[in-house]
Amino acid sequence: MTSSFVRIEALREHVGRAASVRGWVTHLRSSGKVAFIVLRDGTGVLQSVIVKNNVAPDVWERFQQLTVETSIAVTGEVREDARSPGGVEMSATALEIIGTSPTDYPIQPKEHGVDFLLDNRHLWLRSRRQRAIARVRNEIEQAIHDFFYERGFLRVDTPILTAAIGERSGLFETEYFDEGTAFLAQTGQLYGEAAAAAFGKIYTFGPTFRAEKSKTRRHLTEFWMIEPEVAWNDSNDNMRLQEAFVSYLVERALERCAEELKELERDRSKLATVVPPFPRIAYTEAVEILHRKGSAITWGDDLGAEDEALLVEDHDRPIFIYNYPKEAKAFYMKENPEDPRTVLCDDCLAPEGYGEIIGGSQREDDYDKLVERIKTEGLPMDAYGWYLDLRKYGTFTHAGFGLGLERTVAWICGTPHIRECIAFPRLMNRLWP
RNA sequence: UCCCGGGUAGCUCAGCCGGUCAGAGCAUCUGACUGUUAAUCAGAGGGUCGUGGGUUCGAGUCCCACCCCGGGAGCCA
Repeated sequence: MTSSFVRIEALREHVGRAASVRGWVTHLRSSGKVAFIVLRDGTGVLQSVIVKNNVAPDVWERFQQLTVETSIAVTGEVREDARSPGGVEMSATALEIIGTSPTDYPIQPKEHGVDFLLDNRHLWLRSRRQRAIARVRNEIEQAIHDFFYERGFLRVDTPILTAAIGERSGLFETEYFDEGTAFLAQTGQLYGEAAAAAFGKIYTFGPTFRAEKSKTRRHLTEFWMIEPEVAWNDSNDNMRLQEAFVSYLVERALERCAEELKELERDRSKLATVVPPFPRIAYTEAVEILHRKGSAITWGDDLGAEDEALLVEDHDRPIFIYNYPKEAKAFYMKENPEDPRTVLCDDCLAPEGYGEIIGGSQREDDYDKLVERIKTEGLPMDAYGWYLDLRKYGTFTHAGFGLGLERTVAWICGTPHIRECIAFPRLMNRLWP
């Protein structure tokens, strides 16, 4: 390993001089006596040119042996050249083959089926499009940490192995020594609430697991979630934090991932309108709107996917639907004092059909009401002893939310399916690679 | 779990009312080409038509069962 190799992203600094680059061959073109190698190194793409009469015979000989995805090192003079993808080109004088690649490399620069691509996910990641998505995801993750750090939040890492606690839908189980069954966490929220009482403003960021048998473009069995929890925030504060947060992420992507979004052919004008405030529609009002639009929903039903689409279609930015009926929502949400049929919660729905990216609520801080909810939901009271302690020892108004990372990345990137937005997606019927 | 759609070459697909229907493009291989951009041009190889039954003189094609994949519903982020 020497330091004399240059990353493709830094090649512009070497124009007019010789440089060496290592990477993988993505395209080969040859015109008899002039040959082109397009090389990828993860930081960029470089075209290097080999002119038969200008190089030693062994260099030309080695070019003949190249196949797509061969790993190579090339050396030559770096020139600016508008004809080259990336604007910089190399006139190769030396070529070294590091690792050969058989001719059956499965990914081609053409359309492939989803099943095939996912079977080859470990290779699919090498494509330009997947790199662009991965870089947007990376930028959004960084922006998440910056947003909360700038605002004085403490990051708390919550357990992945848990006893039965949390949401209602499918749980993954595993044996846990003599303690019986452990469950993979579906949320860090309850731990986040404990941390909020200790540290004030906190957030968690980690993988969560749902054994839901969902086969849609919006679901993964393993996905990453950001869950802030803020002491003394009420539901309105909560929504203000959400719109500030979502806008921050979108702005950051527009600012720092222009090239990636271009590669993804994302219509950036549809992201530029994502600024606070986001429209807020109370559940009860939403039902009225839906009736006008011809929906058959009755008050008390949870909103279906079609209903959500009808509500989102009139807006150019995410919207909040807030204060749902109690029966449709989780036990920990605070009863609405102005309408006890409902709870103080909100869903944030992304535009363009990307659906729910956030679920949030003010938490029930009344000990007796929380006990009552646990009973009526038929949940095991003993499992919630420590959670009830948070109301027993100095209860406090608090609120938080969970933002699904992959759904957010999918929306910002404009990808048709969430599965492209995580390096190795876990789906109901897919554990490999 | 339910409702749709699909499974034909390595990949993406076409294949009409059952009868030259084993096809195309890409990829691969061979050859040509001194500026290509998913290069182009010429040629070649490549198939148990998801599996198992059935109908028929004859089945990628019609029927039944099963398997697998995709999308959606429900549930959720």
